[in-house]
Amino acid sequence: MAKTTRGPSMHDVAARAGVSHQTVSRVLNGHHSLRPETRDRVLEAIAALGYRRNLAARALVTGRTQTIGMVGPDSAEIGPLSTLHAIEKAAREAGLSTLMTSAEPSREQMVESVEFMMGRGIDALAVVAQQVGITAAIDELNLDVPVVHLLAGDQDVSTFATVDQKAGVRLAMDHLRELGHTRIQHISGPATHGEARSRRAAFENYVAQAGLEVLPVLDGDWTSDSGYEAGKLIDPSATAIFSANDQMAFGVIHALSEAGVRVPHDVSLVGFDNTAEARHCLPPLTTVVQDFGAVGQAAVDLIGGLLQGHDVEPVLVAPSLELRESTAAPRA
Amino acid sequence: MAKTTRGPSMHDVAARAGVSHQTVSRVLNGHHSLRPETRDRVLEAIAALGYRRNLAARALVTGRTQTIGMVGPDSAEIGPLSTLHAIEKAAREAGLSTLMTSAEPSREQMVESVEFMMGRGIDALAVVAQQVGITAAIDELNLDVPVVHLLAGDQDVSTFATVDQKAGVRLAMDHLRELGHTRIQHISGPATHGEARSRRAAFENYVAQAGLEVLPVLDGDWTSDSGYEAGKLIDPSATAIFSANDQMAFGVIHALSEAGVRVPHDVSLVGFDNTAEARHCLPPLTTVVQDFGAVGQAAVDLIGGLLQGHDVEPVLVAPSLELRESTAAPRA
DNA sequence: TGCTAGACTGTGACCGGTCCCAGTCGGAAG
DNA sequence: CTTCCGACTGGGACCGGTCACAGTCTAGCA
Repeated sequence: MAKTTRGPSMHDVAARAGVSHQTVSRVLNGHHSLRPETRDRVLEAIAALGYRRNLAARALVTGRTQTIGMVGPDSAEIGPLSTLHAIEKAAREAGLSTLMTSAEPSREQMVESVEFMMGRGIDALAVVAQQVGITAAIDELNLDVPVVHLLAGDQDVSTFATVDQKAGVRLAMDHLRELGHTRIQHISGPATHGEARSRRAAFENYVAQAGLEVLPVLDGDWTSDSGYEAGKLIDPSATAIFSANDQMAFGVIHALSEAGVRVPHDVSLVGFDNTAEARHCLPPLTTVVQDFGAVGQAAVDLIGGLLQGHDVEPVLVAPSLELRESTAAPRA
Repeated sequence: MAKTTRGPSMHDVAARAGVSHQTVSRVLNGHHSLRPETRDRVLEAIAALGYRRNLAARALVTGRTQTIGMVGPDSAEIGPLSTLHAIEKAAREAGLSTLMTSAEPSREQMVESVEFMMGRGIDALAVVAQQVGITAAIDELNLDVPVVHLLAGDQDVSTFATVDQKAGVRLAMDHLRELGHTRIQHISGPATHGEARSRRAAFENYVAQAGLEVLPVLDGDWTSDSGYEAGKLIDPSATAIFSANDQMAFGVIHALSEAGVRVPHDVSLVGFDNTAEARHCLPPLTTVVQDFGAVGQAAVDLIGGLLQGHDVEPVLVAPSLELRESTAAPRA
């Protein structure tokens, strides 16, 4: 195989435009003191030669790689993945690239991923982790780059961008209550996940404040399998179920259907996430929508601010509710 | 904000170990002519100083970035995403990092993504695209790095790693035929997708060779919405449906259920992909399983071979069939 | 006219590695 | 005893940018 062919360098461009390499650099970096004619000549030379700035050289001298690192989960969950996508897109629009690593949600794996990226050189870090404690573990590393947390449930960390979980729960519960439900059961995500804890806490608060009936919370782990199991344990007196995510809601429907319980005729069901399938399960699922694109964009904005040394405010993105056919007024 | 603190350099290590920077480099690169004692002294110095090799400097002189670029789709489809994950994982284990970009499945966006990554410097490119024509478009760019295609339907390209679509279709069809079905209808993915075309072609071949009844193919676009629409058009004489993916199968179930048609009592249904939900839709879906992890690993292996200048063979990963409850013998 | 600020451009050091070349040293071969 | 070779090590150029600094030239002002 041929040796890597090196493209033209700044010197080549400079030679063709009849200027010094430094002037080329100035054109590239948008320096103001440049005769338009000179700039044009340089630009013409760049175009003619197909010149592309060598980022390794740039990184070597500036100490910045124009790259933001991302750690995401190993799984194919819709929320984290959409968020990673959104970050990537927003970053690229800002001229930054993204180095992605996925990691099992263990402290060790996460830290290893981060170390790997620090070794490659990144200017900032975006952590897309739902596990409680991950944020703390990463803060302990005392990285010398800005860190932004996404989807973090424990929002005591300084810098994060995430969907407002409390507001999402309120949307779902307001909807059920307006329909007339007072006996609402919650199926929670794993207690190890910050989001699951947030939703559960918000649910319990809501129930207490609204004076609703208190029914035991069923523990799930996000998977439809666990939803299926939880579905078998639904309290017969419950008239509505609020599942902490859509996947589990699917499992619940499966279990209920096997037990001859009809949704929404016998019991109403609300999910969380608005996955692609939510629209076509039976019945189509009413669910809370999270705008992951906005979260990703917010994260990149935060990073941009931090890189310029500004103080930044955490961002909470507002959720919305998608009404479908899995909710109705209670039968009684 | 503090200036980026530069870590220790090779010179610092060399000074501490009482050798030259060149010797340090040799230790790092595993040169053989080194006194063990010298090596140990250097390693000790590296550990003591927490030295990490600067990859920008390395890239500058070698012209290699130790990074492989990936273009993936903009959407959250399970197949491509799992594949990207798998590549990332395999790459990291091989000491490479991955630069990910997502792109709308248009020629322009894809090319733009690739250009972006070439500008950042990548040693190889993995294309996770399903669109027909993308491979050609990228080949036309005449990149001077090795390119591997994944999930590409048009397998006339030289280097690819993908699941054997034909074998997957055969698994599904053999299963249906063994149950006794002869009137099988296919719901295809979009004709713009290579995989959809492969599956459809394999289906039609199978029908012809096995002498099965020929029923019109219904056109879908991967979404459960389109499956829902197709579900309304199912031929009443069909006893089984082979959907080109799971999402569409969900839509089909939705439509059939509205029409009072029961799966599998009245009609059998097979999907493709084994999404997380397939296990818990009603009824749980029999579907073809693709091992995306294997595909990703194979891609990295291919890239490794290409980078060393070897000739490599394309890889076809064998699929399997997950039997669930959506298939049964025809009623008649 | 002389002086100066500001616009514009060039020169050379430097970032931190790798590569090429050359050097030292001990033991084996002639 | 010389010669040669291989093991081991060091010196310096170089990759392609950015930075600090210094120059040239023009216009404005006293």
